[in-house]
Amino acid sequence: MKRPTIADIARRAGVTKSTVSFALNGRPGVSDATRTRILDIAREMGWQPSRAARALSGGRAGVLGLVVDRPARTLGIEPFFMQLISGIEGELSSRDIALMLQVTEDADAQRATYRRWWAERRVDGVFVVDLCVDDERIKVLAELGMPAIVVGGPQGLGGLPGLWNDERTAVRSVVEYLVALGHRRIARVAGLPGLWHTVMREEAFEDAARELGVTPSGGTTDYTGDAGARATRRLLSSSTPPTAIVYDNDVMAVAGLSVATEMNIRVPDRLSIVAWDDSVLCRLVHPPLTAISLDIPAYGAEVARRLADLSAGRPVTSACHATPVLAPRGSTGPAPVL
Amino acid sequence: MKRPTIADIARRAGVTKSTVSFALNGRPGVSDATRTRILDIAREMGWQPSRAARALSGGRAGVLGLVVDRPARTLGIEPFFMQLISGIEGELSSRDIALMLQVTEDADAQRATYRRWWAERRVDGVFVVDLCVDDERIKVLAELGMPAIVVGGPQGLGGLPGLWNDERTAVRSVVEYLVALGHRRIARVAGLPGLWHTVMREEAFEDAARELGVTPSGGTTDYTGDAGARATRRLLSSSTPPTAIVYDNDVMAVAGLSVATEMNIRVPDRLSIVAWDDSVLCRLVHPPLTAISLDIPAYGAEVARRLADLSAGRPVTSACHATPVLAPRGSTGPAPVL
DNA sequence: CGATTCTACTTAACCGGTTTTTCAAGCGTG
DNA sequence: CACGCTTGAAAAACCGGTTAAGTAGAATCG
Repeated sequence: MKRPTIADIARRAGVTKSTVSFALNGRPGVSDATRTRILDIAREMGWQPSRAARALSGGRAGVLGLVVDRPARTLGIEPFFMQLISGIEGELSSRDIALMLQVTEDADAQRATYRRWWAERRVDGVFVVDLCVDDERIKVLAELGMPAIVVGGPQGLGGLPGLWNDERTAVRSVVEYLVALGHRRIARVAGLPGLWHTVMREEAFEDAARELGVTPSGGTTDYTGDAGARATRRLLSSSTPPTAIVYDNDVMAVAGLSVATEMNIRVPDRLSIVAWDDSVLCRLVHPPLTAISLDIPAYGAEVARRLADLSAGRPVTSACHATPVLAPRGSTGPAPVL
Repeated sequence: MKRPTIADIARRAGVTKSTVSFALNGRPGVSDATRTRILDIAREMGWQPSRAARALSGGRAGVLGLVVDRPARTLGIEPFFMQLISGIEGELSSRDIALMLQVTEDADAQRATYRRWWAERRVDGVFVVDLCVDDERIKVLAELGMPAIVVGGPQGLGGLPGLWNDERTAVRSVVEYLVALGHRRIARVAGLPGLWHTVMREEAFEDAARELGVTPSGGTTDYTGDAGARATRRLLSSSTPPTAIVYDNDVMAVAGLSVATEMNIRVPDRLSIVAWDDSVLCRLVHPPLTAISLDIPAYGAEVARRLADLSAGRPVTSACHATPVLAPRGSTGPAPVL
């Protein structure tokens, strides 16, 4: 009933612990006959290595960590994280690495978690999400020498390897698409202004607008549906309301759609809506939302692969993962004739 | 630069490892003077215990596990899990316990994960979610003797402690509310038929319907928006369509609302909609959905508290946590006059 | 006042692996 | 046949904690 250890195996095989260890790890110095016998006994006894013992002597925990810094209520609603985690998981479990998750209330707690995890050797590395401008975490991680990969970039990485998506191209394709439909007043309801990807999308949006002769407008939010609804109400109440709005996430886009419905502004007849971050949510509402789509689980898997490599001591470089593509649905159409 | 160990502290303090260990753990047998000195040195050197070493000698990993068995795409959309995790986290982090997360593809993989985690001593216990009728996991956990708490119940626990909510009362209050509004044909779009909570809600719904003279109808789904939409279309196309529909989760309720909009059936004038599982999603759409609301983070925190106790060897009993309450919003109204 | 109990430590073993060192036997070779 | 070389395995140290057992010296006690 008790869990077998290599000492138990050694006793049964009539050899010493070290021989068992060598045999189980496929290292030389053990005859084929002995090795086979040991492996058979280990299998028969249902032996599994103790992670704690391995971590203690080998120095590796076999765990990677993810700290998410979002308030409880808003966390749940965004499908992004769960999809990312799901993708990360798929990759890690095939490598027998576990994922440790921590939800924190603020950035300070997040940095404290990194320090604690590293000091306690609980994890071999961490995924860094929601990269901010002047992100303090970068410094902490560099100081600790902790393997880390940024889920984002290419700006603001500060020496850490990152994996990002080509959002600039995606933003451009959205603006081009809307312009082709005749829209000239396009608004963007952005997410948190401190996040790098908000900054980058904003830049790309303004560049594209300028080049294509479009009047941009917009504002930043905290990603919540409420904020999205408020921003939408403000935009639609202006004297020169936009004919198309691009939202930085799906939740705000859905909220924006509700506001339009509530204000009796038909979508897509009088207003076109585009959501960043495609998810079931976008297909759930009526009309279904045109969205910028990305295979998030695949992104998570690739990020996980890289962090696993990094924490195993293999060199990892920064890279661009993919270009999100526009998935046109019922919420976008020709601009209304003014 | 190297991480300090208790041996380092011992050397600096001029005592032995064991004295340091006793001092740091607040155990008797150390003079106050020595204890203070040791604590000061430990603080100064920035000592943190090695989890691996503790796990190895103490036998406890300081980690609790959660295995979620949902396909990647649908996982993200349901706010329930993230809220639950968030609540669990809040409680665990205050006790310095970490949470290990694994997303699996099927029930077999889930059981395999339990076995592996236990064999490797990676976790001290697990949270069991989505309890099924004849759930194989119960047997595995009992066989392993692994501390576990079921997030659900009271039926189907098979000896495991559980923490559930009084859904029977909640179901009843919903039916009473709808009957008071004049509804006599009420449908229920249920979730997965194999889950215990689906079975219990179904029973409660039929009991309440019978007692209150209501004609029930409905069907089971896989919780996805698509399935919810299909079920809604079928119900609304029947010769005697329901005047109110209760959905087993918020995603399906939103999908149902879209279907009604698409079929030009005004909500709540001609159809009332109630969602189980309140979330931002319900307030996001127009009209906002009447929902059965529960403080999920608080539920998660209580569950975490219990599992932490259980894995620490303290006895834990099964209990009912709370009764979900009805939050009336714009999607419910008086039954249409036929 | 000698025996006993406390106090404050030290010594040493242990948890379950990995890794370095040591050693004996078998082998070919000049 | 003495020598070095290789091979297969044992012995022992180590990772960083916890903990049972042992031991001085001081306090208590009949």
